[in-house]
Amino acid sequence: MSCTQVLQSKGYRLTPQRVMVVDALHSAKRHISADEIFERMREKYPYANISTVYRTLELLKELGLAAEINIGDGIVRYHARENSGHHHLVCTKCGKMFDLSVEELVPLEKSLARNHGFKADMHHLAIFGLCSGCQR
Amino acid sequence: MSCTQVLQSKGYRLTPQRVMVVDALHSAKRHISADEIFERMREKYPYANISTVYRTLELLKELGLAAEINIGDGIVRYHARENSGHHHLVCTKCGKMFDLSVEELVPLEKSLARNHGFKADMHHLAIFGLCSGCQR
DNA sequence: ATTGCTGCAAACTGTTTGCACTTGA
DNA sequence: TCAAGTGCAAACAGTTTGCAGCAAT
Repeated sequence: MSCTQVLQSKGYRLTPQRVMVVDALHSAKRHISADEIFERMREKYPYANISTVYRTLELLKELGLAAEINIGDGIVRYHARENSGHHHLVCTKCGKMFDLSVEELVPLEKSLARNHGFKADMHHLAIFGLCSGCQR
Repeated sequence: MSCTQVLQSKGYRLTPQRVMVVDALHSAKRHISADEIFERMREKYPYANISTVYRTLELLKELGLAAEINIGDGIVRYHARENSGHHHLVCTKCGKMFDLSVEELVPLEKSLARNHGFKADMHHLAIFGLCSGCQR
């Protein structure tokens, strides 16, 4: 079931604005900020307002359709949750982000459960460090 | 060498304000927000200003004496870096934070280096999920 | 005596909110 | 039709900045 279908099936109205936010979110290869979504939206519909973007993102988060990642640069970014089977390696020097598969975190997840009884929800993880290029 | 000694040895002035920020940072059991530091500072010195807190934290970060962690609740928290040999498990239900030792992350660190050539700097890590109490 | 640091006030950024109008179902 | 959703403007919180005066070295 697509993102927009979920909205509709739960009784939320499928407004053009919401569709545009969902589209922007999905068309973004990786993560995208509220402002970037807003920009894309305005290209199609100049009267768009950023508060609508925030309200829609809030809704999508509640429904589990979107997730946010915060790498601490003051910009919260969002991504669609279906293809959220990855995490981020953030280079503190060049700022580049790399994907990290979920599988690679399974051992850690298990050890957290075993040692702490903690059920980790690995959906927002960002690990900081130096990428191979910046290590020289 | 203590935090204040490092400041002095690098030619930075050891002002009472800076000492108070450093003290607050060290006296905090775990992580502390700029605002909390400011509050503690004002108890001793009511004329303190929060911009000084931010400027001092910025300096301490640059010198590697402090690190910030951002769990995405809109509040950036800081901690002294010497005793930063731990990470955080953040319960998304009750909000409690638990410490996680560095050792537990060594396997992951190694696999990131091996598979991605990424030199992870595990100083700011926060892992979200449900604590044992909230899993029922 | 310098010049780095502070306090103040004002600006700035990202986000949220109240309200009247609009529109999807 | 009519509640849900939008646009607008204003409020908000956390943070940053320019500048004049102060104080650590």
